[in-house]
Amino acid sequence: MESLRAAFDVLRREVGKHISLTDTEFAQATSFFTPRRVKKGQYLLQEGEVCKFMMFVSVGFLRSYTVDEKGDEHVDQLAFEGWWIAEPYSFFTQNPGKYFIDALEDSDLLLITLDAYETLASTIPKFEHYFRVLLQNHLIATHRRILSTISLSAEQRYLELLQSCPTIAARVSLRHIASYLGITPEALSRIRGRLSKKQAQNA
Amino acid sequence: MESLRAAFDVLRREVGKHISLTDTEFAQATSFFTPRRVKKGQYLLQEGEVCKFMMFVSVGFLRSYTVDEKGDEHVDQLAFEGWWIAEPYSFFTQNPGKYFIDALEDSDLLLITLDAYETLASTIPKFEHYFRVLLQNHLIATHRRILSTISLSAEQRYLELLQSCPTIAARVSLRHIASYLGITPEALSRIRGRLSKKQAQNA
DNA sequence: CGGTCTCTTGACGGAGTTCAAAGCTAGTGG
DNA sequence: CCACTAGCTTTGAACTCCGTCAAGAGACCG
Repeated sequence: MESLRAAFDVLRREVGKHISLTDTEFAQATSFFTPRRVKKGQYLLQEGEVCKFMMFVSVGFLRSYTVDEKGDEHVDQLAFEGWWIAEPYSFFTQNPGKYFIDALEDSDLLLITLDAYETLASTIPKFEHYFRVLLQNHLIATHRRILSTISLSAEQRYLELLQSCPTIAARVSLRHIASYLGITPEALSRIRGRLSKKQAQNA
Repeated sequence: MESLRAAFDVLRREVGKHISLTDTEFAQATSFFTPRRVKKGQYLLQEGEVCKFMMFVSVGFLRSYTVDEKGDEHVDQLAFEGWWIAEPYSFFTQNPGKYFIDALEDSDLLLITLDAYETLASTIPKFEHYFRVLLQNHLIATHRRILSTISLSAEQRYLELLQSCPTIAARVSLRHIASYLGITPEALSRIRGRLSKKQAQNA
């Protein structure tokens, strides 16, 4: 299956941005991961389950979200090709959480369990370093997002999101983007309307 | 100076919650930290500077925040006794950032530079583990906060904050709490008014 | 004591929500 | 390949919560 090899190529390119690995080291590392191909709409995690895997996205993209009493969804993360996703609380503590994770497109993933993650980190010190850098970068990103949500208007947050991740507008449905921003689909639709009117004026 | 010894005692108690250290190991670790006593209102970091230290709070508490074009402050973190604080982006990359950090009470701190942090982690593997757990827990907390800001009303967020950190109401001024929640002081004042009216009804 | 900072309270305006209806798109089965 | 349905997006109108501006009261510090 050549897609399997391709999935690991994406991982190697991504990891290679932070550490340089020999072929042997990388081959050794691959044994810690389980490839998985999922269809659009398929769940990787549901409410009440333990998040067994940290997931690397090679193709497609995933989302993590919660559902409140009213049945409304709230998107916590979106993960595209080359990104990692998991529910941090449940994964690191191995306690059941209240998040869902599902695929918004057909996706190819590489899964690693907490045990494998810990073992990989202690077996290949370069991976220990890579994982810490990953955590640090993730932390930086979440702080940026917090600042954005407490200090900007919905329109400003939307523009900032487009700037930091331009592919989002093309690939993610309006209602999921709205949910990620913490507003209703109606509100985002109106914001888009205003923005395209403004652009028309400037042209 | 017995306060210095006391500052390290707080650190040891805190670190001891996650890893167990011998006296020798802890003594070795202390050499990586610089104690610092600051007065209320004093800055530890200002806009445009590099965040040179990750800071452990032994006494008092600190806040990190940004100031926007209108001059409004936006509180990113509050750190009480036993907590760590830094500006993640600037500290980990050693690039200048746009955050401020200052003391909201007279405080005793233990500072560690990025170099010392890396060296300590590689010298005493237990600290490498401790720091990763610290990052993981911080990540869990920031995700909880993101979910809270995108899915709850200001009143619900305030109640959740009080529950997760009861000391906050007694020690932090209303306007700083409001800023942390992403609302105006006026709005929080009204929320408090409504809540105490509700409580009076229930009594 | 004054002056500054904080908190409260009021009136008004605006951004976003809620509810509802209609058009559009995409996936499904005949 | 078309028809149908279900979900997505847009638009409108009324409402709500919070922001803004302003004024006044209480607390703290020099």
